[in-house]
Amino acid sequence: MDMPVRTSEDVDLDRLSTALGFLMRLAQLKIYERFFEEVGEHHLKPGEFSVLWVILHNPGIRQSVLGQRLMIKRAHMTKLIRALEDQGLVTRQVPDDDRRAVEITLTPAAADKVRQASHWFFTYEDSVGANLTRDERQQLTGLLRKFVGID
Amino acid sequence: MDMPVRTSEDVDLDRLSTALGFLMRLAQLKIYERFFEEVGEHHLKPGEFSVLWVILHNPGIRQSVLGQRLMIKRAHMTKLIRALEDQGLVTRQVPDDDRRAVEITLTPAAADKVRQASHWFFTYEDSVGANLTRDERQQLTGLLRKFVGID
DNA sequence: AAAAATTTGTTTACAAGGAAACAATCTCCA
DNA sequence: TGGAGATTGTTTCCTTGTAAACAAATTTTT
Repeated sequence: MDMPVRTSEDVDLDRLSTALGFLMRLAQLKIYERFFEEVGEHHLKPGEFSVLWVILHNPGIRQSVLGQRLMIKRAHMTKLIRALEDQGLVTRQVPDDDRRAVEITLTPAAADKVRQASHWFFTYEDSVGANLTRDERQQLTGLLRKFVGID
Repeated sequence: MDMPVRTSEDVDLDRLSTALGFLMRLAQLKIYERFFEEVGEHHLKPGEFSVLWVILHNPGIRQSVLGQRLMIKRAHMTKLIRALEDQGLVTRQVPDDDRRAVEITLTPAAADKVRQASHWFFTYEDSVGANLTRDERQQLTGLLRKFVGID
């Protein structure tokens, strides 16, 4: 990896230590870092997985809708989908009722792959926040769901 | 901006909708998006600001320590510090007791600038999570602090 | 004290992601 | 009906951040 070992904890963050945006960024970085440590490169990356997972559960979803829900910009989505297409994981289809749009579907091979990947993906997700109590983890999940406006 | 307007909420996320890592990523993206909408480009970016803020409160802090606390990798820190140096905002000094290290200090001009910037920065930070109740926001902050291991 | 291993910062090459401009299509309304 | 304006996806260029290899300095081992 990269980070050194000698940890000096005596850094004064002042007001930053209670700033919600700052804490969220740190939390996210921590989650990603541990993800790559534990799950490694052998599998799908988190971004790729979430895209494929959502396509699996919403066959024929349009790029724009996918991007809105996962907060992926259109320019970036184009690249992601092309990469997945090049790997033979998704199929693009222009619908008749709106020939600007593109509908995405998983190939059968990809569906299998995603279901397999979901095993270790959600195993990891379940391990996130293990330094919190069961109740705290539950609370945090609920608060984040409200924060981002899911349900 | 970029995101389209027509929002289709009927996307099935299945288990993803309770996955902590996924929710955290979404939350972070939402915060960043709103940051750039509201605060705009006229001021410091959040990453730059946090670096300068921490240097202000820890004069002579070493790059490595700064990086550990803000979870910025060394390769990236080098670039950030050089950019700040080029803007005349920080000073680099190699200490006698360890000539590999670099100690960073703000220039007087930068100290002023950071104190000014802190006004709108923390105003924004205070507005994060406005769709939560006061108690929920408090809870979320506390849980995130425990999650990332601050205090 | 000398060799081996570690730490720190840097460089280089690359991946992830965003902004702006664009073409094609669709919608709305005068 | 026929523009005017909006939406969708794409392309190009740019910013942010990472990985790997490296040099210099320090620490550890023997």
